[in-house]
Amino acid sequence: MLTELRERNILDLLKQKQFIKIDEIIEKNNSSVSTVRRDLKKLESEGKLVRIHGGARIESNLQEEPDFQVKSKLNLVEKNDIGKKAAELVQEGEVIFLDAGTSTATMISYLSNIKGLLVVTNGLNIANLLSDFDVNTYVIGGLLKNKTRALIGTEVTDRIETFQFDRCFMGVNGISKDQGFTTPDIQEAQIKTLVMNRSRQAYVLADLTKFDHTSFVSFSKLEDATIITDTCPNWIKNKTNVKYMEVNK
Amino acid sequence: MLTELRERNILDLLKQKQFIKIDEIIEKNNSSVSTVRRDLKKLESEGKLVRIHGGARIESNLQEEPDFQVKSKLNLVEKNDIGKKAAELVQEGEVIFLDAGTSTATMISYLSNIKGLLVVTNGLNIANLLSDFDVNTYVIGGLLKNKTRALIGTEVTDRIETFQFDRCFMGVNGISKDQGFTTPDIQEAQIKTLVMNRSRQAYVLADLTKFDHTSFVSFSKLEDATIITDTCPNWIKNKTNVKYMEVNK
DNA sequence: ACTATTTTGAACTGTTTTGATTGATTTTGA
DNA sequence: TCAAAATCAATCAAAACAGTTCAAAATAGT
Repeated sequence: MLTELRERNILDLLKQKQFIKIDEIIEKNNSSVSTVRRDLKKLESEGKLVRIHGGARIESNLQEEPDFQVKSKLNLVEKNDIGKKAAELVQEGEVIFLDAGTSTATMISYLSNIKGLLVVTNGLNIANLLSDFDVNTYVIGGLLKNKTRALIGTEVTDRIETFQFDRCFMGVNGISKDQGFTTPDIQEAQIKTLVMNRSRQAYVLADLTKFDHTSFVSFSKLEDATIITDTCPNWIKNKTNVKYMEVNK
Repeated sequence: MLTELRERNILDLLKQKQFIKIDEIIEKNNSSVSTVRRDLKKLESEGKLVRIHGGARIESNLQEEPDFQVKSKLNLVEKNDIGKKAAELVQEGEVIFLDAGTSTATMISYLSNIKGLLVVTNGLNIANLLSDFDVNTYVIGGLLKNKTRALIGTEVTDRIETFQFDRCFMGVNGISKDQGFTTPDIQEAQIKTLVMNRSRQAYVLADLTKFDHTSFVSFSKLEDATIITDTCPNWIKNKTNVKYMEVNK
């Protein structure tokens, strides 16, 4: 087999797996141990990976600057039980919507091995992260709102009308008894409402700080989505018509 | 068998496979090793492929595409005379298109104080940078191509059909006498062509390394765009029907 | 039909790549 | 802590591959 093809295979495996064993490479490339070692040595000298006893791992991204994307990547993708729980609800072959924002970003690292998944989003940060994790992504086009990196406008809403989602996952700024789910921006609220109407199942991701708090615009009633949270206050639990999932830490 | 037919076969195989072994070519063309080697040598000298031990590889190795974040904000926005020159062409109130890619990114920092400007793009990295510099941005929605962070697909092309741009600025991988402007990806090439057809003025940003070099797909003739470059080779200058702007360093 | 030119394939030689073997080093588990 | 197991680095001969040369074959021109 060609040297460069082998190297490419190794790097491909690493992208998916982060760690890789010699035996796996041998099997994938049908080459001998010696050859694999040579390949790894070469790739290491090129800085493409780091050799460890028994295999290799990806070169940890040290060159990342604290700019928008990188910062978000580090913070957003960190282990998060709410995101994990939410991602576990997603089935193979589904079409789901991920809301622009930071909450839904915590799901992304858990989505990368779901087969046939298509994620639709209007968030530029979300789209970038999905791309980092090699998830099939459809970005809804529109005007870019600079503060939140969300795409908005009539093109976005028109386009959403043509979709039907299996599930949608929403961020939220406030959850209150009176106003339901609330968010600061009118246009983004409209989009959230629209998406929820066009989804079989709607979920709202929220940590404790969001409860008993009202933001500016209401986008949905409490009954219309399942709340996924770490610590659910009692007044929610007592409402029989509100669905919730509590992640045990 | 005819020489040109053999070369055609080799390039066809490469289109599908990215890598190719000598033996495969021998079988496909029923020619001897010597002939295959000669063919490969010729094709390599024409920049159509890269010879590697045991076979060949397509010239534009996308897989080497540095991990996207590596070419981070700092690199993209760095002072660049080509980008500055290009940005100076843009007038207030215009609607322009910026191609996905790194070349056009060098314009962005110079665009932020142009009043009433709307920038349309299908590149996620471009969109993020525009947002960083508070430029009004419209993102064309579509499927996200993970390698280049470009949005592609029929939704993109359909949407572009509804636009009319004052100017468009394109990146390029190769500029050659025969093939004109070329790029590695078919779908992105289609988008480039389409955008150029819908623009009053089209510009191609290119540094010296792009000249006398052919990538995979041709997206435009040399006459249909103004080349903005730092050092323009003589064969371009001598062609009376090709427009160019040379940035004096 | 004859010659000049180009193209082709085979033979040969030098180079690179490969996989097995060896002994050293590290990891593992009791 | 120690010994067995696994992994590693180094070496080397065999195999695969590349470059060169040259004569035969195909092609083009007169």
